[in-house]
Order: sequence, then structure tokens, then C-alpha cells
Amino acid sequence: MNIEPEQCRVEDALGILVGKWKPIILLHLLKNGTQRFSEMKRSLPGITQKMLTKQLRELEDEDIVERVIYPQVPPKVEYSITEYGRSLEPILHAMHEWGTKHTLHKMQKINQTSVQSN
Amino acid sequence: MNIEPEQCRVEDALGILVGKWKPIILLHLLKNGTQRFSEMKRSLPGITQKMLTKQLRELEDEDIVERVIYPQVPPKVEYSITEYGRSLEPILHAMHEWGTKHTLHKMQKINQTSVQSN
DNA sequence: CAGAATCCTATTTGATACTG
DNA sequence: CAGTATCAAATAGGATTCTG
Repeated sequence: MNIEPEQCRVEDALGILVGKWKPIILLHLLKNGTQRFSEMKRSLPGITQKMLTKQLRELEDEDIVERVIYPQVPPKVEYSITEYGRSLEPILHAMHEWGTKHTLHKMQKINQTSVQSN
Repeated sequence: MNIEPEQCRVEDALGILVGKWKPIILLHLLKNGTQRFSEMKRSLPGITQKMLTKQLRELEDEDIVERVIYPQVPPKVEYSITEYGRSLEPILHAMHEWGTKHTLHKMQKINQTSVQSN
């Protein structure tokens, strides 16, 4: 079976995963469960508050991530993957596996080139 | 089994699929087999030569697409999916299916909201 | 026919400072 | 603690013109 390019819905899934930090945020939440904002920030070296906030909001808007606010001072906000969000897990795994093999594929290509050029 | 976020290779697969026209180019080549540049341009309404060229080059650099030049005047160049590129097909299908369901999911959410607001 | 080159706009990401 | 706001830099995408 093949997809008619005109009715392609790949972009819908792609749009949700695209973002410099989104896959890593999702994998982190899948692995560690519910997390506070500050925990996530600490666990994701290099991310800025702005980016973490933005990517979480976008995932929340698509019902992939749930945000729970505890009305207290100082504020406490917890994030987790929704039931629905878990349906993305097989795709993340498939992409991770393909990516792992692709890294190898590229290394082999580089080795081949350097052998040929000698 | 879960992926350690630190060793995430999702981006490798994601990077190859990301680009406004890449999924549709891949689906088009998977469905129609070998295609000339002009055929593809005609089949992908709205794409510019620049974008078609650029995305094809990027796919070629990753060994997903093969480019064959026939040395003749006027020029003839044919594109096709490589054997290796076909290994992406299951991911494309999984994303398409998920995307189809996600479109429904969002419609249901909108309907719920409009019912609640009445 | 199959592009390369140029110019321009829009979107994404990042650094930094501020706040209830 | 969990953000917002602002500004700057980088990247993606597009319109148009030119060429072997």
C-alpha cells in the first residue's frame, strides 16, 4: 500500500515532533514521568527557559503534554505525557532506531570515501 | 524499552524528513518510481525550482534519493528512491496514519469546545 | 531542460533582563 | 519557581532573473 502524495498527513505528525528540543522533551517525560519545570530545565542541559516553555506550550496545544498548575507560592507546575501523547511513542522509537542505523550508514560512507581517495 | 534522552537519535531521522516538501517528494517518488525533474515540478503544484532542487540535493546527500544525469542536450536528469531510502517507508506510513488520526482528534476537540460554550 | 544566482521575507532559536 | 518581554542572530522558504 502506498500513500497518495496529495492526501499526505505526514506533516501533521512531523509538525508535532519538529522543534529543536521536542523529541528530547518527549523522551524525557516518557522515561521519567511527571516532572516539574525546574527539574526538566536541569535535566536538559543547554535549553533556555524560553525554549522549554515554548516547546511545552506547543506540545500542550496538541494534547501531547499535560500541564498541571498548583496554586501556591512559590509556584509549582508539573508536566506529563497524556494518554494520547503516548500514541507517538512507537514513532519516536522507529525514528530513533532508524537514526541509529543511519549514523552507522554515514560512517561507512565516509570510510569508503577515504579508502577510495588513497 | 525506552530511549535514554541523552543518546537520542530521533533527530537524525527527523532531520531528513524535515523540509516543507520532503515528505511529499518522497511519497511521490515511492509511488511513481523514477521521475525527471520537470515531471516532479509539474506534479508538485506550488513548488519552485529552487526548493525542488534544494530538497532533492539534501535527500541525495543522505543517500535517500539517487540522481542520474544523462549527458545530452537538452539535459535530462532522473531521480529515484534508493534501496536505502526505502527503509524510511515504514516511518512515513506510521506518521501518515498517526497524522490522519490526529486530524480527527483535533476536530473532536473543536466540537467539544463549541458544545461546551453553548 | 535543469539548474544557479540574487534578493528578500518569515520563522526559529538564543541571550539576557525582568516579574508575580 | 515558573515564567514574560525584548532584541539579535541564524535558518528556511520564496520570487525572480539568468545560463549551458
